[in-house]
Amino acid sequence: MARPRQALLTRERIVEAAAALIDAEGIDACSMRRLATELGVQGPSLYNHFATKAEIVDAVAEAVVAQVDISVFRGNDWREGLRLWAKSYHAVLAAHPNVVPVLATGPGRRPAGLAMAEAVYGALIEAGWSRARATHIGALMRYLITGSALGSFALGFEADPELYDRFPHLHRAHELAAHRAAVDEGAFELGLDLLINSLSDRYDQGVRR
Amino acid sequence: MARPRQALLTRERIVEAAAALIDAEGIDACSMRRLATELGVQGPSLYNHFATKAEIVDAVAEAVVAQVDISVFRGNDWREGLRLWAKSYHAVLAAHPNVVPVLATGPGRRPAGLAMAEAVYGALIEAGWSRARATHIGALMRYLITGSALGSFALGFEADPELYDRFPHLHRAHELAAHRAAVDEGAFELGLDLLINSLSDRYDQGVRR
DNA sequence: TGTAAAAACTTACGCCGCTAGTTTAAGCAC
DNA sequence: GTGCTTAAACTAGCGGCGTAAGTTTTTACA
Repeated sequence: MARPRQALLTRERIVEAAAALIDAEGIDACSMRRLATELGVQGPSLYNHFATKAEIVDAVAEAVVAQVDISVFRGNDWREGLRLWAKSYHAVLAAHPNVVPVLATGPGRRPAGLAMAEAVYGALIEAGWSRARATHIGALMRYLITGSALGSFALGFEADPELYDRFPHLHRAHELAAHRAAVDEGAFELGLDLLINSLSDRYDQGVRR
Repeated sequence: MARPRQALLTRERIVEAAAALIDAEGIDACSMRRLATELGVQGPSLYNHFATKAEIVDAVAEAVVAQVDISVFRGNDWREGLRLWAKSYHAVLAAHPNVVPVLATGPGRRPAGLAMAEAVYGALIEAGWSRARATHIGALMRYLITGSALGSFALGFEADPELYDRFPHLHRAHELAAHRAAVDEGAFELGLDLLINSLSDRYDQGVRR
């Protein structure tokens, strides 16, 4: 086939298909040839629209980050803004777990990532936190959010009970896998509460750097 | 070459070389053929000692985790134990950043990972925390430690200042890259302080579940 | 001493990301 | 309308990947 009368591909269609494929089968399944097949096209045709595979994956990550609600910083106290943003971010990552490893390696230099950093950092600065502390708090929230989304803590324990003979406290660890979501959710909520409450205490005591 | 009089490879030598290669050039550089070359051997020979590449990488991860000091839970208050363990874990990951993505996806079902889980969970249980809370606290610490080791928050911002025109609060963000280590360290320390102090407060108030 | 296992080898399969060059259609200048 | 440039698909192929299969030689043990 030569150039078709109507273009078969667009950047949007490619990113959509890539996102769907990654969500459904993970990042390893998203090869150029496979993705192209999914789009009814031959592999190298994708290079007419993206220079590298990394660019496609980046665009998928960008689309995910763009779903996070950063409007919550407007009209809310910094505490409430931070809490609502973190919950939104957490929910978005929970909905796209296979994309998390991509996001975890950097805030991204694309618009949505920068807009998010601006919103978080700006809210903290305007609340009166020092620049250094605002940076730390932003980084810290990211650790909690991506950390909890990345490796399900519970899932690491296999269902083989005899494995835990040498570890008396872990003798019921294999049951964790069944409650995976609840455990991860509980740990995230606990972390969010602890961090925001103790930051709030410091703030109220006037310690803002 | 057929079977040599003296075996060229051992599992230890392979894991050592793999760890060195991953530390030096990252996980992508550690292909079977490249690793074999590094050991003066042909690629498939490695399969006489490990069934898959994943097993080799797992063994490297195991060796890294084994460096974490879990003896600190003995003879220390749970708070101090948690703090010292977290610092040791953090230091080990900081020394092997290229291994972190492997660790981040699960606590590992290998002995060192299990022993670590046992030590952390056991210390919390023996201090009187409920099973559910002990699990949450352990997961939470993991989020902080691996999260801070994974993506340097600071490094994500590129050195191109004009990129930040639209984001007034980020106009100095590109300077972060230079202080990367300090920023990540500061955020980690802040998180550790906040989490342990507020857990300690709850504990002292009798809230242990 | 004969045999089985171990540990290296070579060859090869089917993937991968990506490059190069080809073909045809679309869009625009004259 | 004709002709040129660009766009968007194609096919062919490169070097690298993880790994399977089968070969050769050495070692260890019955």
